[in-house]
Amino acid sequence: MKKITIFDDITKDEAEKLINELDAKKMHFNKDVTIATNINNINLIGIILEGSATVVRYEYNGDRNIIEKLNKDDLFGEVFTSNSSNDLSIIATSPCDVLFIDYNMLITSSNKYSTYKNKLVDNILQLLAFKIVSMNDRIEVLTKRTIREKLLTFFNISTRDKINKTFTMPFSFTDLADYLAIDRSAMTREIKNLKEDGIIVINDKRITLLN
Amino acid sequence: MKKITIFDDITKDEAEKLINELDAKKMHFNKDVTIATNINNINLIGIILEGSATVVRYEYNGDRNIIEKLNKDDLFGEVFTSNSSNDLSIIATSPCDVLFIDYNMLITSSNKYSTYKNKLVDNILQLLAFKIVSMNDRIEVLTKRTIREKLLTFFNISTRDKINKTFTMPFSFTDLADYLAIDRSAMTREIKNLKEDGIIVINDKRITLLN
DNA sequence: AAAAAAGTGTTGCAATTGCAACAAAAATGA
DNA sequence: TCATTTTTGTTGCAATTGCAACACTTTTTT
Repeated sequence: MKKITIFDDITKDEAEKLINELDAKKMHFNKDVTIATNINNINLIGIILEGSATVVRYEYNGDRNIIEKLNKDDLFGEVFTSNSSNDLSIIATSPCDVLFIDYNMLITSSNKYSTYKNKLVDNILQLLAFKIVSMNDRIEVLTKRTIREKLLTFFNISTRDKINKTFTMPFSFTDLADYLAIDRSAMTREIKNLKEDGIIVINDKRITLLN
Repeated sequence: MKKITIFDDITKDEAEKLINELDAKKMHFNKDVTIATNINNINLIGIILEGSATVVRYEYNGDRNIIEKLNKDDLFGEVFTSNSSNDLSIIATSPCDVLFIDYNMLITSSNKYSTYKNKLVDNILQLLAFKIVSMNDRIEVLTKRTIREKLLTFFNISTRDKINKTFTMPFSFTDLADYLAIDRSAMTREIKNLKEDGIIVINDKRITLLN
């Protein structure tokens, strides 16, 4: 599987037409400039045409986590981020050319002229985008430095859309430890602490986040 | 962004036609059965039509890491995995219906009848697949339990295609620590150990893996 | 060219985490 | 239903990791 380019197999003319049709925007950023933060348009996909950038998250405690390095032909965007408490910034690490495309303009599913195969590809593209969202969640959990933070982040993500901040564990606690890549007994210990500190309540496999 | 289904906006008839045209295979798996391991066809995308599964990696030391939980409409496959020393298995956690599609059949770029917009969507789909590969690499590093293993995994991935097992650090050591989500001074200490143990050699920003 | 900022290497000490081992509870399956 | 396997909870102890502080080097800025 060789890496391709966004405009592979598309002529320069066609690319220009596409940029017009999709109302895409090409932008330039100098080194160390912030390309985007999570305040930006939620529907844009960014593509690094030239240069490089870094996606970073600043934690409340001052820790900085580098989420990913972006290079030529890498994609990024809010589309790939869940609407959690993320505080992500994308910062140019060299002079950058970035193309922003509205995600919705890309998907032709609604277009009655597209073939069913086109629709399938559109659908798979969307499913891939979803996969990336959940992988980002996973990375957010794994980049937490302590067991307590990993647990809390996992619980927060799991109750994200729940009004009563309750969710049912999708697997055993043993599995959870393997999922968080931590020792099970240490995890149990920390869960006990969280209960004693009145931060969570556990009934069987149902976990509720208090506060 | 609402989650869609693989055959959204596609009729049952069209779906059947598609499955034929793409030579896709629908398969059923019972609970606890291994759906796939990394020995399988490298070009297949799997889609969970019904049921659930878990992607796990067994480490040399016996540790087990749960890489991800797969549910209805989730995608998986070798396409999304780099050809490293991964030892991944996908195991059904409930009775599963899975659809396997050959990745190459999906991409119409080579088809002269497809519009340039179709091609763009194909290209973006491929770039997303690449993004998933690199996110998988990232998750592999982060799921390692010790600083030493995180470093070694990162070094291995970075020298994957290098004959002389040498690569140039793409950023500072301070950044590397933030990327691996570990303390910088502890990392420096471990890098010193790796040097003393004759496992790596560092010249400025060039790191060579010995053995 | 000088000053300021950022990165690197080091260390003692404290805190967290992992490991091992075991008992009890729950789930599985024959 | 009973036996076996898996999961859960617990704990002491050892090992690893994080923290804080500092000196020194390198890079960046003025």
